[in-house]
Order: sequence, then C-alpha cells, then structure tokens
Amino acid sequence: MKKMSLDELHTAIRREIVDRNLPPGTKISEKSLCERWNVSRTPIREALRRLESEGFVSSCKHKGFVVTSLSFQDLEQIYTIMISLDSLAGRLATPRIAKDPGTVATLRELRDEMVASFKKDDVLGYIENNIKFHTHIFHASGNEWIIRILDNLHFQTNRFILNALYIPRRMEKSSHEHAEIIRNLEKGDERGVEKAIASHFSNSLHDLKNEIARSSH
Amino acid sequence: MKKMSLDELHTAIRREIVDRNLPPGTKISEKSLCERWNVSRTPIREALRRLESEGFVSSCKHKGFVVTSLSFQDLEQIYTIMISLDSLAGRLATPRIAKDPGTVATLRELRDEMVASFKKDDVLGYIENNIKFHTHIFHASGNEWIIRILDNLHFQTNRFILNALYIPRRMEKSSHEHAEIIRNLEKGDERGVEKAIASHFSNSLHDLKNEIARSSH
DNA sequence: ATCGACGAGATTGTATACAAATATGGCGAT
DNA sequence: ATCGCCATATTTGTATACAATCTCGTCGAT
Repeated sequence: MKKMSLDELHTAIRREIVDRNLPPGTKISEKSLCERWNVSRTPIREALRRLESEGFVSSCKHKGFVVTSLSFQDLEQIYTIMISLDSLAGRLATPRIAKDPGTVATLRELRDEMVASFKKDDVLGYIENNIKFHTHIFHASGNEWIIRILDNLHFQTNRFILNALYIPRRMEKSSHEHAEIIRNLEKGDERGVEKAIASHFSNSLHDLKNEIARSSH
Repeated sequence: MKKMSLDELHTAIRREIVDRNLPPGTKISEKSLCERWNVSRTPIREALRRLESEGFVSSCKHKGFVVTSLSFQDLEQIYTIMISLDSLAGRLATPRIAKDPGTVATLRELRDEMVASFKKDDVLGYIENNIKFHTHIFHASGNEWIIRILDNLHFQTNRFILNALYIPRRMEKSSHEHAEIIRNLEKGDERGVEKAIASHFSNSLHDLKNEIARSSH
C-alpha cells in the first residue's frame, strides 16, 4: 500500500472514529495503526496529537491514546455552540452568497437530494448531504476561524450514534427548515438567515432530547 | 536543564509565540528548539503539531513550521466569534455563578486590580488581569467545548501587538463595562450578562478599529 | 553581468533503537 | 480459590539514524 501523508493519516483515522470502526473508549494501539496503514509510529503519533487537540482522542502519559466518548451532555454542549456559531456564520455568509447565485443553486440541489434520501429511507445519504448543506453555508462566511471551529464540531456531531435513530423522525421538519434558510438567503435577509439557522439547530437539539428520552424508557 | 513534558513544551513554545520572542512569520528551526529546551526533535514536533491545529504555527511539507501572522482581519474575525461565544458562555455561567459567591468576589478583585494597573499605567498587568477576568467567566459556563475554544481564541488575541497601543485608551471605558457585567451576574440576569459581554467585546473591536485607522494615517 | 543547471550542505519526514513506564501472568501465601 | 507480589513482556516516550527534499552557492554558458 502506498504510504500516506500526515494529512491523509489524520483524515483516515478520523474517519475510522467517526464511522465507529474505532468506537468511543477504544484503547488505540499505535502498533496496530502502524500495521494498518503501513507506516512507522512517528507519523501515526503526530496524527494522533492533532486528533487529540480536536477532541477525537485523549491521551494519558505512558498509557497512550483512547477514543473519546461523546456523552449526550457533550452533544448538547456542541449543539449549544452550533446554534450560536452556525447562525452567526449564516448571517456573515448572506451578503456574500447573495452576490453568487451558484451557491444558492448548490444548496437547493443538496436540499433536493436530502428530500430524495428521505423518500428512499437513506439515512446515511441524508446525513451526508445535511452536513454538506451546513458546511457549504458556513464556508461562505469568509471567517476562517469560524470555519475551522465548525468543521470540527460538525465532525463531532457526526459521531453521535443516535443520529441514525432520530433523523428519520426529523427529516420532514428539517427539510422545511432548510427551505426557510434558503428563502432567507435568497432574500439577502441576514437576520432572517441567522434566526432560521438558530431555530433549525435549536429544533434539532430539542427533538434529539425527546428522542433520547423516548429511547431510554 | 530538566527535561520538559510534551504539555510543558507546548505551553513554553506557545508562550514564546504570544510574547513575540518568536514573531509572526518566523521560520521555526526544529534544531534550535531542541537545543533551547534540551530535548530531541520527536517531542518538539508533537508540540508543534498541537500548536498547528491551534493556529499558532503552520507547516508545509519539507519546508517546516512557520509562526502564523495574525492580520487585523484575523483579529476582527476572532473578535466576531468572541462577541458571540463569550456572551453565550456568560449567559450559561450566570446561574452557576449566582450559586457561588466566591466567583463574583474573584471577579471584583480582578476588576480592582485592573483599575489599579490602569492608574499605574501598567498595561501588561492590565492585559493579564483582563484575560483572567474573562477566562474566569467562561470557565464557569460548564460547557467544556466553549471553554476549549475560547481559551485558544483569547491566547490568539493576546498575540496582537496593537493591544499595547489601544488598551490605555480603552481602560476606563472597559472598567465600566466590566462593572456592568459583574452587576448583571450578581442580579443573576442571564440576558443582561449576555448583552453586557457582547457590548463589551463589540466596543473593544470598534475602538481597536479606530486605533488601527488612527495609527496608520 | 545575468541566468540557469548542478551539487554540497542543511533541514525536514520517517524509521528504528533504546529508555521508562505500564500491563500481564505465574507463583506462593493464606 | 483468592489475593498480592514479583519478573517478564508489552507499550509508550524519547533519542537517534537514515531517507527525501529543499536551500543556497558555485560554475559555466550566453
């Protein structure tokens, strides 16, 4: 196998974590990762250090790395941030998107694909397009620091296993909320976009809470 | 010299960057850091990877690490986030602080020290206590993810050299704004705290912009 | 004199070797 | 059989060795 660069290793290991091939709490053996990717410990450890500061793994001296587990409390905390930052990013993105009709077109396509996934009961497809939708918006904010933070947080939410349970129940409502976001973007209504995104994430969190309660009684 | 752990190296190198012993744009020679701290390249590189994902250095394959430079645009972007996140953290912290009179007492002490520094023209003392003040608030938010993000952003703003120029002009106004934040915390008024903190950072950014304009004509 | 090709030296990227600490497993005492 | 202790094996932390790439200065052609 061709040797991967540090960036590729970082992305590959992160994918293993997000996809739950490395489930939360897993002790990470450097040796096994070396064999898995056919590289020495040095680049593996550098990739793990990066994942550590992104919150995907944690380490303890002489005990090595462990995949962090995302409690519901973590998810709630992350959503709390996203309600605030995604809506801020949306507000910042609005005037920039207004000048570029291509972006809105892409968002509409992504929404259509989400609707299609919904009809096919394709949860994974929905999740993927949903992330692309929001990522597309905040990447248009022009604020590099927000982009960096939100890229990471969205990856984190993706790790949460109950996604697959609660998303089907939310798909329809979610679609309408996405449409509302697009409408406000088209109008160029910054505050409208901000509110629409805040409500969207707020509703997501609210319904997710209900889902947790429902699934645990 | 006693060998430092990875955490200590990370903190030490970050300090060098924040204190501008390693100014923005500086090419980082791994060898010189090894000699400076008397360790091998391995731990140095792991510390640098961490600093990289925190945005203090950047790297390019086979060219090594460079201290990132913080443009005014970066600072503006970071402030934009802090207006949103620090105020959110303040709102979350309010009910928690209300139950713990010690925290408000600490904040009042820090404000007093800031006033004292102001009277002594001790800019560095002021900056240090100012950071402690805000850090104290968002650390009381209970949201570990916000804490992690804001800890890093506050370190970043600290790197900005014009701080030393504009802060004296803001000290008095700033003190009143800090008092306003404390008042709202005491009242347990979440929305009041949120607004007070948002205004505070908003004003800081506004005056910083003016200072830039003033100093560059 | 300027430009570009080339090569020695220096620097980074990765692999390996060694040191320090932890985890494991067997042994004996109770 | 269970618990605790010790030696060994394994794993991590760090140093060093080697490979890949870049840097920079020299030399020669124009």
